[in-house]
Amino acid sequence: MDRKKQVLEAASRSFALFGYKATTMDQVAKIANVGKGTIYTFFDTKEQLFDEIVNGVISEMKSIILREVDHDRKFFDNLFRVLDSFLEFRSEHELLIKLSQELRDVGTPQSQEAMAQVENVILGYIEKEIERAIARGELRDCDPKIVSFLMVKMYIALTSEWNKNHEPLSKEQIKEHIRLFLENGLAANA
Amino acid sequence: MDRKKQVLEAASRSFALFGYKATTMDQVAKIANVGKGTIYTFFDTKEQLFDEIVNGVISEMKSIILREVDHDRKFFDNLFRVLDSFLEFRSEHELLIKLSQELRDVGTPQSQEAMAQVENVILGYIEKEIERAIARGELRDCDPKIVSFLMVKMYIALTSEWNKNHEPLSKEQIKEHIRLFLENGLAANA
DNA sequence: GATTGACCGAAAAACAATTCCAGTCATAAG
DNA sequence: CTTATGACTGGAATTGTTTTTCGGTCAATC
Repeated sequence: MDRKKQVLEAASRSFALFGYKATTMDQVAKIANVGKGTIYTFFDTKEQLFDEIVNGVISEMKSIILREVDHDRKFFDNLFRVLDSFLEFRSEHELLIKLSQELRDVGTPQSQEAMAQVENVILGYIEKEIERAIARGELRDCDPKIVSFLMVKMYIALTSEWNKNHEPLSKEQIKEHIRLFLENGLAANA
Repeated sequence: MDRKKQVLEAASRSFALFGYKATTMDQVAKIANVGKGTIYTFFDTKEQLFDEIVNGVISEMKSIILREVDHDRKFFDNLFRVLDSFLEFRSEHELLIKLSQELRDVGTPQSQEAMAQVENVILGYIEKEIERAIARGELRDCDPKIVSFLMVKMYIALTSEWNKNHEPLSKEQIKEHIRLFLENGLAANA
């Protein structure tokens, strides 16, 4: 039985369920059915264990992007395909949702760090794709840094900030509004 | 000498400079050159005094909107005209900037309340204007609630969130990007 | 050699002592 | 008599102290 895997599994669940601060190493050991010392044969510190898990999530996201993005297709085609996959896979977002909540409520530095890392990875990908799309004449000439920043902010606004005062939006509504702002623009006409 | 005006003036400056929590009534009294008791002849509580000032700011904003919006003009015309005035008048935003900072750092409920009030007023105006513009066929058919929400989020993202990790954007950059997302859309073409 | 859980110390939570400040009111000034 | 004042009060916030919690170690066990 792969003990390391057991530990990772247990820690993953615990972090996603209780956040960084509220997960104790004793708890992880118990869930994983291992002595606490065993954890420390695989991971030097709680923080390293956490990083490993966060990196796992980031890798999953990267692989989604890699899988869905095809440079022979249109920029918006790729964008909405990735968006779809992200909106679909709540499971791996579970951790991120908990962390952003923890960040709001307690301001745990580790959760802040983790969120920033994830955001930067996504931001980097979008930026590159925007550059490529501009070069290919698919997008207007614009500042990729600012535009990718705005795209991520829009995504966050629609998927989580909106929910603070309203009923959550459906995946279709989210996609439609991103399309409205990014692709078409608000102005009527053609 | 109008004592009430003196108090409002002093409190205004103090709230804008130190935030809600860090202004004391003794301080306000001192700045206003009044005894502390005098303040309580005009205002029942510190919170009421604060509300009065916040309402003043909201009124100023409303009057800017009233002054700049002309329903004979195009929606975007009016939008950018108001935007211009808002970006220009940092002074009255001073208080709001301080309050959002206080909200971030300490989470003072009064500053949260104030920010929410301001946001709702703006949101309401934009929503109405969007409805009108849709009815006139100037804008695509869309959900005014969601779209006004996104517009405000975009404004906040560009004017304050961006500054956390980057050099502040110029007024022109901010307007250009709002135009890019709202009016034109990102897609190249014509 | 691998695994464990009792153990350690540092860091956080809980609690107590102290300071601070919104709001009052007896007194003073006009 | 009316209006203004600032010393005073009590409860809330802050600071200082004790207790508990938990990340990490390591001698004992398998």
